[in-house]
Amino acid sequence: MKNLLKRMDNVRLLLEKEAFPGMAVPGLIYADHYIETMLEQDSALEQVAHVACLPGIVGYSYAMPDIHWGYGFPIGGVAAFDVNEGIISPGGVGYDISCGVRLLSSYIKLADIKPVLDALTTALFSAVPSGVGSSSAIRLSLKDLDDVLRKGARWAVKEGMGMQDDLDRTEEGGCLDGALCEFVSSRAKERGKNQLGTLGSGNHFLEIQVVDEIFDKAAASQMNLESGSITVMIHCGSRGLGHQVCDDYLKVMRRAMAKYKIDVPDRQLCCAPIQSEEGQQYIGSMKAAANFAMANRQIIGSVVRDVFAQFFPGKPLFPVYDVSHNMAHIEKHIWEGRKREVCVHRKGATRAFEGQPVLIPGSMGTASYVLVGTKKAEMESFASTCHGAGRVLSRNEAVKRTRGQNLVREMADRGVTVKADSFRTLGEEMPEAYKDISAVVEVVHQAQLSLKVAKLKPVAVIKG
DNA sequence: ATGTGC
Repeated sequence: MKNLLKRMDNVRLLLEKEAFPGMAVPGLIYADHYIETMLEQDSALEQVAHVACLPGIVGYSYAMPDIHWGYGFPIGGVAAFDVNEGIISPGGVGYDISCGVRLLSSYIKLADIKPVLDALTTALFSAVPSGVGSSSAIRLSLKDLDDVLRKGARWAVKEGMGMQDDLDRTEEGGCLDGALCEFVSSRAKERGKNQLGTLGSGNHFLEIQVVDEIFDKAAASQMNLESGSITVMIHCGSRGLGHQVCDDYLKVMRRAMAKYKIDVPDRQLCCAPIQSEEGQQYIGSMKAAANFAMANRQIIGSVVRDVFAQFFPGKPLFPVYDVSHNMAHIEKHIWEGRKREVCVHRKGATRAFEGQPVLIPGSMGTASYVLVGTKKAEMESFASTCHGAGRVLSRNEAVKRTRGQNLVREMADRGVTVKADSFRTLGEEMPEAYKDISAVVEVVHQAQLSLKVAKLKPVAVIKG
């Protein structure tokens, strides 16, 4: 399929409709020549073509430069579906519903943090539970959990964990209206009940960083970012609760496919019409899981603040922004001069409305970026941009290659303190398992889907 | 991603 790509310019490739039978729209892949060489054999591109076959798709089946193979839809994929004729698909959101990033900033300087770095990192590691299956000290009744699912980060602030400014600097104010907790299974609730305030595992992390480079002074100052100052990045999602919601609704959608006579090229793309009862129940449950994820990041941010306050009294941590990388939203867009209401699936992709902060976490030991959304993204990609470096090695392949390596020491040699819950996860997350994040960011910057504001370098990282 | 796996 790779030789069916037509280069449009330095950062855009077109996958024409002729590439795969049934494509209703072409594919649009954001890639320069380096990213093009990184496109996996074919599997992720095939997934771009498959998504283009789904009912009601508008515009293109998009792939951001961090694209790699995922469940049904590629990770780094974006697709908008007409609200009346289109579908909603759990595979287009991903297993970790509303996995995302929260960034806090400070006026603490790198030199001030160096003498206490080990103690601070250890304190953060013990204050924020991490790892697969980790649980927190926050024990909720099912009634309280329903409140979290309805109110999101607002619930945490109401309980004394954070402030109004945090909500003002969170996507959707930290709470999605229309969450339907009555359609979230009791199994999902049971799994999530004791996991609020936990980091999880995989690519999730809690990182102390320093602002290494500023590209846009005005935007950086609006976001409370200044060169040489410390930031804290929190990357996590909806834990077992979101995972179970995805699992539950994949089953629901498989049944709905027969009921609504929807035909798709891959079973993993199972979906239902947006306006169907199954579609509406998934959307309500997905929103509930997203509220859980936003509450989770709000709580972790609050715990991080408490720990920092012990080391740096009187030097607060300010909210920069909190944004999701795995979500579907009903949004109004103008496409080919026509007002359209669409359901935009962003799976491993970030919303990028004009002026909105975009947070791009790097892989372990590498830089992260802050960008800002653009009018161009609103016009061209349903206000979407990339979400990270994107894998080039599978988890298994990465672990194989780390045999005999001491990743903690290698990170220390790079000047990054690492504390981890699991050696296996460290191997999966080795830097070589990912593309060069700077190259990914350069593509979306050149395509003007979002513009570079600041580069953040890791100082200490906590991995689940 | 995940009370990790056919």
